[in-house]
Amino acid sequence: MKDDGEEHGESARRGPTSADKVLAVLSLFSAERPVWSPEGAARRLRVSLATGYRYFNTLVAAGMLEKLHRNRYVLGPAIVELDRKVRAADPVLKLAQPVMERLLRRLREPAAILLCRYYRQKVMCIHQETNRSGEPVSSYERGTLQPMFRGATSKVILAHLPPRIIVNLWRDHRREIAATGMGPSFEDFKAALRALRREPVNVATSEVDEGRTGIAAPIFDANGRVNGSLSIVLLSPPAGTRAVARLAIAVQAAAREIERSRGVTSDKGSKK
Amino acid sequence: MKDDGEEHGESARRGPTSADKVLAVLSLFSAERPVWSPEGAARRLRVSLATGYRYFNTLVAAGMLEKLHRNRYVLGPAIVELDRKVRAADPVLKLAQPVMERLLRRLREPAAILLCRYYRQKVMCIHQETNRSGEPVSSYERGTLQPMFRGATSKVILAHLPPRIIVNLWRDHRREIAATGMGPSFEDFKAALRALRREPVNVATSEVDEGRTGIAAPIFDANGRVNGSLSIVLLSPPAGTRAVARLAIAVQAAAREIERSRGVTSDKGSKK
DNA sequence: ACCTATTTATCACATTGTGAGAATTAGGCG
DNA sequence: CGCCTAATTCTCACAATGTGATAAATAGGT
Repeated sequence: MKDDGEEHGESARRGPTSADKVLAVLSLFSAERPVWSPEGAARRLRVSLATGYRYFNTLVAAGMLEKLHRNRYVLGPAIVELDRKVRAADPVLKLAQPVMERLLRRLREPAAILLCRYYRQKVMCIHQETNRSGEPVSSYERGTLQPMFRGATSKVILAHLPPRIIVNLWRDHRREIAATGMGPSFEDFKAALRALRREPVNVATSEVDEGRTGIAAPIFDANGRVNGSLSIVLLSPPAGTRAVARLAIAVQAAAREIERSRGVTSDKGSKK
Repeated sequence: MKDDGEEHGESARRGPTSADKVLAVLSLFSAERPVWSPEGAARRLRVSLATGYRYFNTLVAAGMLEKLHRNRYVLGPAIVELDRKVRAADPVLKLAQPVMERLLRRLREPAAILLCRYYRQKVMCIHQETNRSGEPVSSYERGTLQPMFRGATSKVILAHLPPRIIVNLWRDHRREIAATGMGPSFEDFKAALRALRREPVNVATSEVDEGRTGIAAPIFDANGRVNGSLSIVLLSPPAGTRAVARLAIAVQAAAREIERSRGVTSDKGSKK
């Protein structure tokens, strides 16, 4: 499977490589099931018990897994270390963070600012800033995924995705798309996207967290492709149309600011 | 190499496995060199160019790498997703975070609270809370490593590490230990550790960040082993001995609080 | 539409990953 | 303190697959 839902799986003459299966162990771990044993993983991956132990040992050696107890392994500290490197290397994050802080400081009401991006037919949160430390304003924190068709943050990205990906999304999520009202046919879907594209921001309520309202603007890269989105999430419904309009202008301005400062550290730089 | 500096490498009859080398690609990426090409990695890992491409492809397929451009790959979104799972699954973090927030709220001065743990002969920051959003109080953020012998946060953990690990540390870092004044001999080192252990907290200045003072207390697990440390980092030198004493009591209390609430979600729970 | 650097495919060979089972270790419980 | 069983490693033989060298194809930039 490629980075989006390409390749229906036609000419795959060779099976998954050994390293593929070792890496597949990592994706067994989830919030619901954060602890695995070599035995359980071996059964799940259809390999022998001995191989299960071998996989776990190489992952432990790499720090990607950690032995908690006898038969209990969890995701390891190497992941924490790697994520630090991801943060340090992410140019968009580096540019966006101060902008997000400034935007948040202008808001009086309880709110969160989100920076998100496309990833494998979903949208992932890259960073969240909030002005409420106690109760979380949004559950949509770094590393969390949301479906492509729910929430302002997702939809504003969806609207600007390149046609190739749109086709794949339609192919793989027809049912879900229809359920969210973007029409039963591909033409309806494209029309819905065109409509979304006409608005500079997207506003949606209770699509990610109950009672929360998201106001999202797209962020484009130097080539005019969507890079992600910037959103304001409000704890309580906004006072009125004027309040929403004010916030919509603010997110847009912030998104433009991120785009503007982009040029400096852009990837189009030195080629060799 | 095991999880600390064990195994001098004596009976390793088999070389590194394929998956080992694929995972080794990830550790090439660093803050100084966050972008790699299959060619560069292949040269570095002493494999052919074709194999370099193969490794990169399996890592991209797993989302652990992402193709930025033609010849430029960076660490990928799967790492961000995995780190989210690590955070969600970490019982210590879950217990500590509210305690850290409460502790921070009691402080008037610019400060940060750190939660750290032992990892491969170093100490890694797991979480930081700070009351200064603009300028960072401490550079020691999540995923960052510090040497075992510098900083209050590290030393308070070092003091309580099990003998086996202490021996390995001495074996692998004799030079560095001597440089930090913990004596030229192993006996001196052990004496220094005993002295550290006598104090309930450790205080150190300018050992991690210039001008910052750290005040750290150990956190023990249900079996009495060091699990990590909790630290207050002050932006400016503390007013006087009384101020330090007050803060020392506060971190200790917070550490005890984390230990107390531990019982509920401890790993000693349900066995099968 | 070119042109070159990048990336994939081909293929033959040997390395090594694999499963089954034996041997060992380690932890919990009496 | 030492058993006892589950967990983990070891051994080994075999075939699968990872590998390098080279050719073919692809994709970006000009």
